[in-house]
Amino acid sequence: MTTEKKDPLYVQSVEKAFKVLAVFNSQQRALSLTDVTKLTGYSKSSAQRFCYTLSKLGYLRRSANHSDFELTAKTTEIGARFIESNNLVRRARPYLHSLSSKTEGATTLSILDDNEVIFVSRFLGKDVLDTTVTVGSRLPIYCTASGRAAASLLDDQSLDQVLDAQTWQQRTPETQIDITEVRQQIIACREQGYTLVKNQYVMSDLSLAVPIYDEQSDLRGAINLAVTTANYDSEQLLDQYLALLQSTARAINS
Amino acid sequence: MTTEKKDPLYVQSVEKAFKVLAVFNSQQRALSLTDVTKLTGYSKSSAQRFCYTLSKLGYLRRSANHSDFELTAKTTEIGARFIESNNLVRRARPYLHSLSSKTEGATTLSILDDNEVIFVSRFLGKDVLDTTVTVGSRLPIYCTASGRAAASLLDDQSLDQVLDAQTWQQRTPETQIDITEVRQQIIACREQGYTLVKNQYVMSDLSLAVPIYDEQSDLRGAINLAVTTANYDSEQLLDQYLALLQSTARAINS
DNA sequence: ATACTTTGAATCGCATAGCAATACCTTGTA
DNA sequence: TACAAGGTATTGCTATGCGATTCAAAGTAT
Repeated sequence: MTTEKKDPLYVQSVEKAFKVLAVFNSQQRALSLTDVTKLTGYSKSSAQRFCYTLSKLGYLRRSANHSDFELTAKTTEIGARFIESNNLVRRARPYLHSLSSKTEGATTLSILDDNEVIFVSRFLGKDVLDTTVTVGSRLPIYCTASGRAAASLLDDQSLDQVLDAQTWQQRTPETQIDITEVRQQIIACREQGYTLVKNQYVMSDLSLAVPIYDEQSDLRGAINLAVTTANYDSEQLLDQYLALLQSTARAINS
Repeated sequence: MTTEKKDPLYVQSVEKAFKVLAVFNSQQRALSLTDVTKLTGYSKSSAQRFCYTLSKLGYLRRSANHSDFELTAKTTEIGARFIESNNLVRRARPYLHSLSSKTEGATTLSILDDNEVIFVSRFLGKDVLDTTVTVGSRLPIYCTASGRAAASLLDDQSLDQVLDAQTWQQRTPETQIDITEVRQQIIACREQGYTLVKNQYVMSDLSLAVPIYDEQSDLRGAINLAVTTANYDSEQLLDQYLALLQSTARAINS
C-alpha cells in the first residue's frame, strides 16, 4: 500500500519507529499499545515491538499508571544538537535576544521545512502571548508572518506547490483562507522585503517578519517580531521596528 | 559483540538509526559517509543505508557542497511535541518566564534523565550569559545547580550510581571534581531545599536551584535561576530570590 | 462469583528485509 | 593518464523482523 516502490537501501524499521513517535502529541499525550496500533495502522505485534524498542532506547516510557506510553525528555536531545550546531541559529540568537528585550515582544527565527516553517530560535518578551509554541514547533505558511516571509524566498513554482499543500483552516475569524489572496501577500513580501500579519494564527497577535536566506547553508527562513494588538497597532509596529528588524536580518546574514 | 543478549522484541535498526543521528553535534556538524562509518563503528553499507533512510525521512540532508550529511531542522520536531505535551513543562513555563523578567537572569526547568539533566524550558533574561545551551541540552549533574538539585531527590543508592557515572572534568578552575565533596553538596540540598553553585560549569555563572518532584508524572527535576557574578554575589542572590524561587517551585507543583 | 471482553506479553515458524562484501562509478591528485 | 579515495549501486545469504497465535491479566457485565 504505502510502500512506494522497493528501494533496497531504505530501512523501513526506521520509518516505523519515527511514525510511532509521531503519533504522540499534546492532544495525545499518553497512548496505550492499542492506541498506537490504531493510529499508526501497524499490527499489534509491530506496535508492541517498536514501543518496546523505543522504550529501551529511552525515547518512550510507561506513564505513571503503567498502562500507557508517553514521550520522554530525551526526545529533545537530537533537536538540541541541531540547534547547537546550526550556524544560522547561532548567529541569529544574540540579535533576536536583544531585539526581544528592546521591544518586549517575542522574536523567532524559523526555517522552511517542507510546507511549513519550524521555529528554531525563540525569545519571549514581557508581553507574554505564549500559545505554547516553542523551539521545534511546526507552523503553517499561509497564516503566519514567518511562514509567508520564508515562502517569499521561493520561486513561483515551489511557492504554488507549497500553497497547494497547505491545510487551509479558519483559525480565527480573520484568517485569510483564500489562496490567491495569500499568494498576493507573499508576492508583496517578496517585493517590499517584509510582511505584516494580524490575527491570522491566533487573535491579538500582530507579527512583522522579514525573510532570511542563508547562502552558506542554503536555508530559507524568516525572523519575526510578534507583539499584542493591545500594545501596538500596525503602523506603530512598522514605524518603530521595521528598520530595526531589517538591519537585524542583514546583520545575521553577514 | 555489542549486542547484549538476543531479545526478540528489540529492533536493532532503530537503535542504529538513532546512533547515526547521535554522532552529529556542534563539534561534528557535517559528516561524510566515511566519518559516520568511523564514528558509529558500522560497516560502510550500514552507514550508507541509514544515512540514506534518514535523509529520505528528512532528519538528515546533504550539506551545501553535497559531500557531507548534516542534521535538519526537522530533528527538533519530536522533542517539541514532548515539550508541548508535558504537563510539568506547561505548568512551569509562565512562572519561569515571569521569574526571568523579574530578575533579569536566566531561568530553566530541567528533568533528570539517566545520569544527566535535560533542559526542558528556558528563559533568558537581559543578562545574556548564553553559552549556547538551549531547550534539549544535556548537562552533567556534578557541576550544575540544576543537576545537583535534581539529584537531591534520589535515594542514596541511586545517587551514588549517578555520581559514579559522571565524567568528572575540570571545566573551570573552580569546578569541584571530588565525588565526596559534591555528594555532600547534594545531601545539603536535600536538607535545606536549595543549592547554590558558582563558577562550576562556566566562569561567572552563579546559579540557584530548587528541586522539583512531579508526583503525577513521577519526574524529578529542578528549577534554576542563573545570574552573572558581575551583577550578584551569593548572598544577594539568596537574600533576594531564594524565597521567590521556592514559592515558584511550590506553585508549579500544585 | 463466573463467564465474557479487552488489552498487553510472550512464543514461533516463515519470508523478507537488512546484512556485508564487492564491484562499479566519480572526483580530485600526482 | 594512472592512481587513490570516497561515494554509489548490486547481489546473494541469512538473521531479523514479521504477523499470527497463544497465553496471561485486568476489567465488565450477567
